[in-house]
Amino acid sequence: MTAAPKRNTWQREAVRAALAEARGFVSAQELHQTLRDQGSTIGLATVYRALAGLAEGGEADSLQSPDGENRFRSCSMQGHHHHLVCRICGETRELEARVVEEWAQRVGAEHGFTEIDHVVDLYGVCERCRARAA
Amino acid sequence: MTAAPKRNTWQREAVRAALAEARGFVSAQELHQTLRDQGSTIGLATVYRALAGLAEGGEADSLQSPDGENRFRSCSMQGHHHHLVCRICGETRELEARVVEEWAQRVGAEHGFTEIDHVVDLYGVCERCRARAA
DNA sequence: AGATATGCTGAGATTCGTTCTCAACAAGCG
DNA sequence: CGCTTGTTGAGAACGAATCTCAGCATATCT
Repeated sequence: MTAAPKRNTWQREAVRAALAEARGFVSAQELHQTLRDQGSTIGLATVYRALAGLAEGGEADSLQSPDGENRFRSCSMQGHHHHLVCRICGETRELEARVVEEWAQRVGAEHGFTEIDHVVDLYGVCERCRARAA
Repeated sequence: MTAAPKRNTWQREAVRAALAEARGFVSAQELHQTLRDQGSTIGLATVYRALAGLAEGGEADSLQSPDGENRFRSCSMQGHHHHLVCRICGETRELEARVVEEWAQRVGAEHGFTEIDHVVDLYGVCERCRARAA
């Protein structure tokens, strides 16, 4: 078997834990800073590696913030899904979107495109933040 | 009115023209290189500024490539729309997506979110590239 | 438990895209 | 034509992400 030989290190666990605690999406740098603030001596490179690994393994979702940062979120829902993110507090909901999947496939096919992939994310202001800002 | 006093410079026009000629999405750097190759002495910073201006004015659409680059495209369709991009050659189609708009609003509302904005982009392989790669 | 091989770690350097600085310049206006 | 002021462009500065590589820790073997 070509099973990738992965080791369990406390660093990886720390990243996983910190990610799980975060409410919404966090950047690698924020996560690194958080961990350092908690007294960890973890390195930035390691946080990047751990996040990349988690993302690849489906344990985390990644998306890019408008200013070019990669942001990550601990991701419970299995398989393909989308997000609804509060642009103020970062609160995140995971969404299923059958309608959108179908639409993507159909529109792609109509234009002769294959291997359709898609990026679908919603941004808004959650109830709590709206109340607070009002 | 607080109309921003904008001037018309040949540089801005050059960027607009180069952008219009490009088939799909191009990065600021690519555009800058293209212009330099054509003999222009335009500066990189100016290309960035011009693109930001065009994007803000709705004359260009911007999106981020997976590797963190901002890419731009001359945008003819007025108002809100989405894109179907060939991930090989960059060919781009502009899309309307009433279904998706409605879905976004509905789902957002269901979760108590307001001021829903959304990012929806499709990536695939266009007919030509599929033929070439086959 | 102890020895060992190899994947993992982390500080810092590096790469690369983007933005900033600032002096020189030119568009638009009277 | 001359002035005012936004614009330009070269290079510096910045920031995110990746790479390097020697030291270390984990899983495994004995």
